[in-house]
Amino acid sequence: MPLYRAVKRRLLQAIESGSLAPGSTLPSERELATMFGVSIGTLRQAVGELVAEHILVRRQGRGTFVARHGSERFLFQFFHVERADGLREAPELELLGFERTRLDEADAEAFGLKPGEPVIAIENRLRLQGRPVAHDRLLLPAALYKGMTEARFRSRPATIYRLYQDEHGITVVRAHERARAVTADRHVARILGVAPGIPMLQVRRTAVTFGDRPVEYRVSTIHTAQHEYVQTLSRPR
Amino acid sequence: MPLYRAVKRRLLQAIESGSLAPGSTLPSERELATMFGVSIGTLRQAVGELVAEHILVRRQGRGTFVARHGSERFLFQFFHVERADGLREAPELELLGFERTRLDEADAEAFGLKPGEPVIAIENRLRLQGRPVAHDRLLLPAALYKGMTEARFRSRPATIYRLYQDEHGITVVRAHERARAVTADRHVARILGVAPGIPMLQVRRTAVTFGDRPVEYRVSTIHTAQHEYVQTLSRPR
DNA sequence: CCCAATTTGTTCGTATGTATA
DNA sequence: TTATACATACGAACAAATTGG
Repeated sequence: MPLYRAVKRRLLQAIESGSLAPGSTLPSERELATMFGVSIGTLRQAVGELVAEHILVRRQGRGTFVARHGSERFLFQFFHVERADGLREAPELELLGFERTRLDEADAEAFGLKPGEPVIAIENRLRLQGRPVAHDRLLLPAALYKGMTEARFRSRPATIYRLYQDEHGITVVRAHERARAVTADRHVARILGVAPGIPMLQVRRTAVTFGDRPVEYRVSTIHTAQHEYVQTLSRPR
Repeated sequence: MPLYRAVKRRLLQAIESGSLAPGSTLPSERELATMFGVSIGTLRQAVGELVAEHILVRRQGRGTFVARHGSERFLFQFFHVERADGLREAPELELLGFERTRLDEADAEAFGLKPGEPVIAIENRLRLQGRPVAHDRLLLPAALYKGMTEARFRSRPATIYRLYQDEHGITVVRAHERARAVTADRHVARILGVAPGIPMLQVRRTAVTFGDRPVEYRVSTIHTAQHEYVQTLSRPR
C-alpha cells in the first residue's frame, strides 16, 4: 500500500474514533507530516483525497478542518426537492410522531438489519412555501441513538444530520436511494391534504456512516404536482 | 490564474476541438510538460483534475487517454433502473419512432433552447427481463446531429451516448434530472401494456457537453411496480 | 521466460505565492 | 505588520505496470 494511503487511513481512523471531532482543526500540514514521519507532499496527497471525499475541508490561510453537517449546501445535497420553476427553499419540518418500537420483517430487509431490532420511529411533515409537500417516516437503530428523546429531537437547532453528529457522534457520509411512483394511501393523503389515490413519488433512503454501516432508514412520500425531485449525474467514478 | 489551470484549459480545448479525440492517447507526461513549458509536477496537477472529472483516464505503464463512453459501468451511471430485488441488467431497447420536427414552447423551456429549433424526436421502449418497463422520448438538436438517420440510429453497435460521441463528436459529460410521479397516459400505457391511470415515475433529463451546452433532452416514463430508480448520494462538492 | 524500454505512480524536498488572523 | 496556514511550482529519484523483443 502506498504511504499516502496509510497516512489517509490513520487520519480516517482518528476521525471515526472521535479523537478528531467534526468541526475541529487539524494540526498544520507541516506538523502532521512530522507526526507521521512523511514529507509534506505525501501528507498533502493523503489530505487531498479526504478533501475530495468531503470528509475534510481545507481553507487557505486558516487550516484544515473535519467537515461537519449543517451548511445550507449540505442540506440541499440530501433534500433536493424544489418547485417546478426551479425555486429552492429549505423545508419547514413538523414532527408528527415519535415512538420506540421494533423492526418488522419488511423494514429490516430494506434497512439491512435484523428483524426485532429496537428502533426509534419518527414521522414528519415537510412544507415548502407553506404548503405540505412531503411525508417522512424515519427509522433509527435505538442502539446508536442512546438518550434521544422527542424533546431533544424537537428542539434541535440545526438539521437532523447535524443532530446525529453533534449529539450521537454519527456522521452520515453517503446515502442510497430508491425511488418509485405509488398512489397516496389514506394516511399520507390526510397528512398532506391531498386526495387518496393520486400519484406520489416515494423515495426510500438508507443513510450510512463510515464502513457503510446503516444509521437511518427513511421513506419519503412526495407530492410532485408542484414540486420535483432533482439531481445531477456525472461521469462514472 | 494558476499555471496548472492554464495547462488544464489548453488540454480541455484540445479535447473539445477534437484535436484530441476520445480514445486517443496523449503524449507522455514528460513530453507534455516540455510542450507546455512547465514542470512535470504542474503538468500532472492539470491532468489530475481532468482525470478527477472523468475526462481523461490514466493507466500506469500505458499512458493517458481521452475518456470515451461505452463501458458497462457508464451505461449504468446514466440508466439506473433495477428490479426491486436489486438485480441489474442492461436494458433491451426498441426504436418506436424517429422523426424530424421543431421544438414547441414547453419542450424549448425545459431543454433550454429556443422554440422552433429543428430537432430529431425519437421514441423508444425499454425492456428489462423481457418485460416493458420504460418509455423514452428523446429530443436532439438537429444542428448538432447532422447526418443522423433512423437507419444509423437503429444499427448502432453500442450505447446511444457512444453513438453521439463516435458519429457526431459529442461527449456527454453530465446530466441533470428532475423526477415526479404522474399517471400513465393512454399513449404510454398502450406502449408499456399497463392500465392507463396507474402511477408512473417520470424522469426528465437534460444531458450536456462541455460548457453546459445541452445536447439531449429526454423524458423517461418508468413503470415502477416491479422496478425501482436507484442512486447514491455523497457529501457535497 | 526474461529483459529492456517506456509510462505513470509515489515520495522526497525546496522555494515562493496567497489568504487569514 | 507579522506570523501562520494552505496553494502553487519546481525537479529529482525510484517504484510499479505495461509492452515488445
